[in-house]
Amino acid sequence: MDMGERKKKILSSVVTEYIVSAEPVGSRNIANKYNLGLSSATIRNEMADLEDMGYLEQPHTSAGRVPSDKGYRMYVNELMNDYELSVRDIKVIKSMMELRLNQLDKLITNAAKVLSELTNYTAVFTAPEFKKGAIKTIELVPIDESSMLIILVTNEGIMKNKRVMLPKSVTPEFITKFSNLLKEKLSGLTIEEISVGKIQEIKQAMQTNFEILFPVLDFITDIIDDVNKETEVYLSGTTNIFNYPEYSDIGRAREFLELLDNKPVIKKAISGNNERRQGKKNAISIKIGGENELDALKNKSIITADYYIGERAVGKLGVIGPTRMDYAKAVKRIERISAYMNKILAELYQNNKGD
Amino acid sequence: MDMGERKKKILSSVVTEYIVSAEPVGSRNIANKYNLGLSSATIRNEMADLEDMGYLEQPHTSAGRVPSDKGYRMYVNELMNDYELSVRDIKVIKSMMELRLNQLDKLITNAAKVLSELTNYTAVFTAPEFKKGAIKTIELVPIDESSMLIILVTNEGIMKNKRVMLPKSVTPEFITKFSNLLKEKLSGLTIEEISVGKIQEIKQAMQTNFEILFPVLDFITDIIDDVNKETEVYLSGTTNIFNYPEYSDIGRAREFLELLDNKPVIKKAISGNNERRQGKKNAISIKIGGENELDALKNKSIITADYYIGERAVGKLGVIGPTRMDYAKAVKRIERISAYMNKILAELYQNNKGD
DNA sequence: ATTAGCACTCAAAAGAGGTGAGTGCTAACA
DNA sequence: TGTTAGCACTCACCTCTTTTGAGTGCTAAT
Repeated sequence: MDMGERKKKILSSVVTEYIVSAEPVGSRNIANKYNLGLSSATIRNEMADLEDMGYLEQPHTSAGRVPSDKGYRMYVNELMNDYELSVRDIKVIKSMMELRLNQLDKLITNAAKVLSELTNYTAVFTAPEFKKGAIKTIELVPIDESSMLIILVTNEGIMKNKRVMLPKSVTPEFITKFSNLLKEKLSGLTIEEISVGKIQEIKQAMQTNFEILFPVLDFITDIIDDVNKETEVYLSGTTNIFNYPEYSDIGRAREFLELLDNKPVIKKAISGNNERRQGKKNAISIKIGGENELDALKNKSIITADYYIGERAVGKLGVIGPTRMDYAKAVKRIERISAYMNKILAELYQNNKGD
Repeated sequence: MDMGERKKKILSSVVTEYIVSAEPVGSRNIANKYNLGLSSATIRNEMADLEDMGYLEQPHTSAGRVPSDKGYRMYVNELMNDYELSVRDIKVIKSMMELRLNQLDKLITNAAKVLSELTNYTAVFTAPEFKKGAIKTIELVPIDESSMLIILVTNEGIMKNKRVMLPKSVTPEFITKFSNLLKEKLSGLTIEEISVGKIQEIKQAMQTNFEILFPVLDFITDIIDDVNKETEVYLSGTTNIFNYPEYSDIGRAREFLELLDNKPVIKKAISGNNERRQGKKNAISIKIGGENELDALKNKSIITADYYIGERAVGKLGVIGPTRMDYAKAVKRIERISAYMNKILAELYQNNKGD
């Protein structure tokens, strides 16, 4: 059995209807609301075919039909219409741009808030992946007798810093000297590229106070392990799920919220790719229900996009919601917000590029 | 009618029973489980008295009784026994100490996690209130052509930093000069004490490039407004509420989780005091149901303690949960964890004290 | 003053129709 | 041959009723 134009139209109607109603869709309903020029009986027959083909499912015999993951996939790939952003959407996203937040975490927090408010789903953002950026500057600043601040800046202009305790008391002069040594030895490398050999080399070059290397190494390890760092994942609108009937069951709501609490898992869940325009810039990845690896996500969909600093995709943003998601709207909003993110980040950091 | 020993025993039994069962407590139940040497009929009479006096409430005529806020208050003030921390409690808390986290946010995140896991309630921590600490050092470090890092350290050793964009390009030498000027003018003041006059004074002392003052002022404003900063409140165990039958209703669960999402409100909610040992160090504050100002908290209880750096109470930690809370256990665990926090913070920062 | 006993209350669980949206199938029709 | 009207059938869900049982208040006896 093949998928004629008519079946496509009916499938599209069922998905569209189900996305707004959240109720199994019946043939009569489609016949009345969508002017397909067909009687309910014909639609009934076609829907039976669509069920056989795996695009629709029936919760029980006397209920209407619900799209399957395969049905949503077909809808997303071939059937859905482009959504035109509303004036309000455009305005809200634009005003986010105008806040001119020049702190990365604030920028992300704010963008996530905007995305979750516009879509009514849970927005997920990852912070720029720091470890793949080449080191431009490394700076050590004494804070007090027992601690100093390590500051790292990449070529892309992203900065990270951490206060570390000094293993023993050293003079500010020594710290400056050490700082210069690090800068000389590590500039141009990415964090990931720093090898044991490199560390040995630095150690050789130092005459004394090797201990001061340990907190620096700790910091580097910290950055490499950032998958496990809670601060690397930003969520907004976690309670939005309560707006959807699929989560009116307390068990499901709990499951979802506990999932969201587990940042490393979330990070993993959104880092895979499933792109329509594979590899291209501004590609959107959509994972529907069972297409997700994780069991807890088998009944959820995730839409993500990359955001860029220069040519490098440094982080992800997107939404998590029920498979019954308004894919068309969500995609457009994510596209627009990621475009703005790129623009803002370019303005903030681009001037550092390539030097 | 006054509150005899017998009434107290019965009230205590009802509260104890209700804390574990979450079901309205009947007279027969008490007569059987608690060896008070009284028949259910007698207990029934006493419970009727306790209801008249406002310590107990009846959901409906044919149900058992439930403690009122006043009942819990009496229990907390006079009736409850000291809970002895279990070996596991002590071990878990101790192992938290042994992690030697020397980054404040990590320390707090971890302590919150421990508290929420031990109590099974939602743990709330506030970051140390920075604006009341006297400035010890202020440092400006150039990051790249268009930005610099402002680093502030208080007498207590707490540090904050922020990357700010330079309004116009300035030389590193100028930044150093400006840095020294700020240090000279602002040392010893608390953030709150920095006045417009002071700013004018700094401006007078500068010959050029006044614009560089603006990002510094932004930073200071940021710190003063920290009530509104999401990062200043740490939560852990937000999904713990799903363990309690009072939140098996989706509406209530939602209400609670939306409340927790609103950090400024949470901060306000825990910052009031209601202490048993007013003003004394290590005092525990307990707010039961209606004793809370906020409507959303009228059916919840909050237990908090202060934590200290030196002599100053810099932040709060505690739990939020249903009024049917195991007060005795929660109090002990909070006490122990705050004691550890104090110890760790003393070791980390105390050496800065007073210089 | 305490308690056994009993009538009474009422939420919650269990059962019993009834309703209606929706289906699949058949036979008639264009 | 594809489409549709018609009809019997299914089944979740709603409502109404009944049953159950934990718990109470009151009274009379100890």
